Amino acid sequence: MTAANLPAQPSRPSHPSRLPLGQADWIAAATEVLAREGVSGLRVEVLAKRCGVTKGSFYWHFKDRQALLAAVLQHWKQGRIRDIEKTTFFKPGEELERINHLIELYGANPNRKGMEIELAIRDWARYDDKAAAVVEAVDLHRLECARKLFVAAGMSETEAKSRSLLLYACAFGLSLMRYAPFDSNLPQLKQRLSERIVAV
Amino acid sequence: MTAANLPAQPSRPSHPSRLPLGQADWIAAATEVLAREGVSGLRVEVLAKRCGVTKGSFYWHFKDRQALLAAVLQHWKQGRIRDIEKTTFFKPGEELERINHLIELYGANPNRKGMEIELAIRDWARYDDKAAAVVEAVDLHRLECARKLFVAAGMSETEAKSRSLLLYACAFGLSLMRYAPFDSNLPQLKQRLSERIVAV
DNA sequence: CAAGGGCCATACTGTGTCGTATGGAAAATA
DNA sequence: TATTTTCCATACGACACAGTATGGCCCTTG
Repeated sequence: MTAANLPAQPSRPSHPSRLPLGQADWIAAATEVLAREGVSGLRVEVLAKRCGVTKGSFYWHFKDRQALLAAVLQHWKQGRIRDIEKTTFFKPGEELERINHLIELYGANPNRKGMEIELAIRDWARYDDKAAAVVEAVDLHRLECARKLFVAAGMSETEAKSRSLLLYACAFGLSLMRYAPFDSNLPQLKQRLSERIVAV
Repeated sequence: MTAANLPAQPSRPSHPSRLPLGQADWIAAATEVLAREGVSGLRVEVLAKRCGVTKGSFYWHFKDRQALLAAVLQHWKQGRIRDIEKTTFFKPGEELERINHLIELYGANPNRKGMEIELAIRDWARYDDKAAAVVEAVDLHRLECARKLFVAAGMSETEAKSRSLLLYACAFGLSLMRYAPFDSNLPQLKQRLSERIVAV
């Protein structure tokens, strides 16, 4: 409970042989485990071993396991909101370009890591109200930002709303499926989906 | 290991006060728990208590916990395949009607239970190869059946493929999101999505 | 140099769970 | 009726994990 706040990373000392951990390190490690094993795999002792320390360290930084989970949720929420605002920022004239970039973002493999976290948290939200609330907030923010993009691109309000929802639903749904053997030309298939979302 | 096979439900005896359980009963109960708590919540002793018996019963019917999980997977797989073939069966002329019925199926609330199981198993598949294989098989079967429907409705092969994938991706994605506060007229929103999937 | 606080290790309690071993009651079979 | 089979209870050992208590090392500050 004496733990410092998040923003002020308390000035690392020089060399305790292995540099000490801050809340941020624990959250980062926890997020990785979350992505690979889900919430149920996020256990204190396992996480501690992964950080090269013991539980003693953990319970100095966090009150209990729930505190870590809450911190992970908050960190993810803020990260996603920052991210979506950066991604959907546009200057007049480049709306369609931003939309296509947004679609590519979720269809590509590079941020497979981000999607794993996303799926783990959404599954978590099925059993936990706090996680559900965070997911709802993130969804709303994303949908609103996408809606503005579509509207700026010249679509009607209702049209923009349905397209936004379709975009994200499709992104998450695809990440949940195993459709690789369904078609031998996946890039073309994805291209078709993109057109279905943005085309008139 | 002395457990009987699945098909031959071994002729229930008359009255052991509380009628004895068969593998099918365990699988059914396990599937319910799976829907509500995920694979990690599927524990032997908890399940036994839920069935009104103790572990002793469980380990008579199943070798171990893994055997139950495997049985749940197989049961789900067969049920889904049977179901999709019934749902996508069509007589000439009623193709579009079947497609719309298929869309409604996943958009409606009635089979919320089925969707919960679906999501739990898909999350399970992210950490387990056997579950992933089952999901892949089910996905392939569904996509193929839907593709045939779209083709029969007069679409090209590539068009039918992309629409099929879009349909299921959208269905699962929506079930993963919390978009209720995004629009005050949800039925209209869903209607728009449906049109985006089937409309020319 | 002494005192205090930041960061962590160790040891311990308690609980939940898997799997096994074994015994027992009721039904089926002989 | 005697015996086997079916189905389940009880008891046990072995871990894994959450959380607490306590002590110790190192760095900082007075």
